[in-house]
Amino acid sequence: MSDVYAELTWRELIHQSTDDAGLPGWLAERPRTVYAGFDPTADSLHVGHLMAVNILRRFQRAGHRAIALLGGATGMIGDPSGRSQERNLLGEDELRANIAGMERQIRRLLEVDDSPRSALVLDNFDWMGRFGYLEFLRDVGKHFPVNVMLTKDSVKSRLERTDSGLSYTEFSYMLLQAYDFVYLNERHGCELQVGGSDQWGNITAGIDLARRLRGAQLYGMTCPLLTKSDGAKMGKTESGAVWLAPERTSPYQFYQYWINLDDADVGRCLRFFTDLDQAELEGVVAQHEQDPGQRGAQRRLAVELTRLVHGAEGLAAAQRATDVFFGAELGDLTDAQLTEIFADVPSSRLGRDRLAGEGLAVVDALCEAGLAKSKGEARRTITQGGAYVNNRRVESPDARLTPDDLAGRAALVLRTGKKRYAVLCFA
RNA sequence: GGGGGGUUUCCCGAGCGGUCAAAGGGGUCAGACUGUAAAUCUGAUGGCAACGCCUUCGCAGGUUCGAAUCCUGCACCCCCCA
Repeated sequence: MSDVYAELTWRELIHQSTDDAGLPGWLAERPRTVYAGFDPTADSLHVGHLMAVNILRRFQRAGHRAIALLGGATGMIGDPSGRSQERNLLGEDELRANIAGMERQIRRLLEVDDSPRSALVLDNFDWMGRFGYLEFLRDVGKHFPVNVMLTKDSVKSRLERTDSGLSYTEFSYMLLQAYDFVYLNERHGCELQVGGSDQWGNITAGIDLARRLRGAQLYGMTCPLLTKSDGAKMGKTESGAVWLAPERTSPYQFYQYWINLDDADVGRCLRFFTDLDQAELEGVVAQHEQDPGQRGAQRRLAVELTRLVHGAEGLAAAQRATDVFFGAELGDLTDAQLTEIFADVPSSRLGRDRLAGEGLAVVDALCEAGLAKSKGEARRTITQGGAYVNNRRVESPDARLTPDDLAGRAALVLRTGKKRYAVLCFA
């Protein structure tokens, strides 16, 4: 059993715990069972979830037992923590699909097998779903003083807002999560809950409940929220969250997200997410500071994470695509290569006859491909030197495309700016 | 119910009856620099068959040679007094 507390500390993954002094020894004593919860709000995890999963991984590798709890029940209610507005309730079918998707990913990231130290993936609907309302009020609700509940940040901040209320349903969320902890303790010997710092209130609610209900001493630990140096949430792009599911965020896009990370954030992310040990990590960071132009830290981060999430093959595909996107002029590629590499890029089909004769005006092509909203904009972009065909700059706004411009048998690649691509297929 | 203020382009915001496709800022998009970063600088920023034409200043009418600008009605928002 390795010292997971020390590791979490140097990785700066501990934001707050219920017992800073006692936890290291407590964890060293014997294998413990630790859990983190995930509400099934979508059918895939996103980068924001990676923190908690990653912490479970570290516990597991250090010899402890990890439980990933999917909130089939709590997900029906909606956690007000970190939320400024009341949530929309999800339907049961949607929840089930979401749980299935998230469970598949968690199973890949944690070690789940038949061994006794296997991680567990549980769904709290399995026990919460059977609870009767009266029974719950008597057995659980009785132990929650409302005045204490009202002091929790998640509740307080919502009540202070005049533009959004808080329903009784969401108000009750913390009772459910608190009960989960007690249940997992009873059934699976779980004694430690981890989560993002916004989960503190819910975690301590569980600890309080366990003490009152069973006289048990449980522990809690939170990790910092994943934010960027500019305060924005990490894992968000203009087009939305960065997902782990390749159908939602392709390996290439995933890889690029990390490659593009600000210098200011890359060190933290390496510490948070990768398995590099302290010495190696410091080496990578030092080298990066010496020669930031190499983007060594970003590259390493992107490689490690893409491999973790998408496997060696996903990583290879992402790197192939990157080489082409940021490489020189596109030569002869087969359509199969084009299709694979440009899978992430919007593509349009046009009739082959459009290339015949005079050819197709580049201006029109940019519009068709969605790279320009109007011909005026397309013309402007070209004039300013920002349009490319097969990675070669278009010189004149009157330029036209003919069959000679095809990069493959039937397709060519348009680009505006540094990295907005589109493929045109001429069938 | 009474009184006052407001509604402008992606957002904020200026706008004398003509010279207004509409200042300025933000954003966005290109370019330069660089490192696929940040910062900075430059340019662009309603549409189109483009020295011209068309559409746009809450909505509908009206006055006028001419309306974002004046008048009438309507809608929505804000403030003050009840």
